[in-house]
Amino acid sequence: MTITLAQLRYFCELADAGTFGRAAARLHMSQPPLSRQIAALEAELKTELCVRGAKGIVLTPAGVQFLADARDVLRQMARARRNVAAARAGEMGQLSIGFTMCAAYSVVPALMRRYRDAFPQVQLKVREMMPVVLDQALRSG
Amino acid sequence: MTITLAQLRYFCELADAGTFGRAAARLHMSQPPLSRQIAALEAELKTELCVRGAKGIVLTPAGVQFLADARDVLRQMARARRNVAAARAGEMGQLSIGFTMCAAYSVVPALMRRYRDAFPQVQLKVREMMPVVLDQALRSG
DNA sequence: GATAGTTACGCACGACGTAAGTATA
DNA sequence: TATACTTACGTCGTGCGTAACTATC
Repeated sequence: MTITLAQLRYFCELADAGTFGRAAARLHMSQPPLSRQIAALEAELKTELCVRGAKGIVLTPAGVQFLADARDVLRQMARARRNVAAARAGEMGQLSIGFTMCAAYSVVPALMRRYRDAFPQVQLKVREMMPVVLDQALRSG
Repeated sequence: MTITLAQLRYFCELADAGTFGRAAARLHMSQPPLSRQIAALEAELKTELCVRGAKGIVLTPAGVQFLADARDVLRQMARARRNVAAARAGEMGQLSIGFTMCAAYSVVPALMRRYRDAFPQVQLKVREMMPVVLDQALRSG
């Protein structure tokens, strides 16, 4: 009914390996499930992706096209995971914030409370400065 | 254990809807499975993607980042499906091929056989021509 | 007859829905 | 107390593996 990321991985591995048997071995599974998943993928796409022969498989033009796209999807997925890991790292550690007197009693406390609620791992360092000094401090970290 | 495309769809819909209840309704499912799948996604990423409150959810920075990436993945997946449909269309219909005498008995028959084996839906039209005429015929279709 | 792929069958994990529980404004 | 989300539990679908079958060189 719907394509899965596993099916994309299976297809890419199959294209690399050249035969169902080798691909299944690389994927640490047996041939029958792999065969079924590729068949399901082709059924979902209503398109043959490879031609089965006695000496292995050959990709159809549609298969070649889909191989490139499937790799893109998997690459993008990997990128998403890396980005999340990076974002998680960014939410930890120390966040230094400077502000000026005119904002001290109006917006700062509310912002701090909301931020601490959302990201308790972050250590907030808050300091009041003169505008010119603040600008310089921000540039230097 | 592994992220699924369904989880990406769920998360995108949740970010759009703002609450689990509305997102579940849009996805034609009940809240509990949606809640579990989002929890599973966060567990897999080892990162909180949104903060649950009494009035709905708010994305964390990591959640905002992942939302953009998840949408990219789903877009790329849709593109892959369209490309396959286009490739399938390209494999049907008629393929006209011209060739010159010197190739007639060597490579052409083998190529034809292999092509017909792979793509039986394509109707092959093969014709022998003089080089100059062939060039002109190719340009005109 | 050996190699490659598919179909048959049984099991187990995972997803969903209903119902009950928990928390916050 | 009302709204929003989570946990509990039972059912059903789907994926996997082993074994048997089919086809091609």
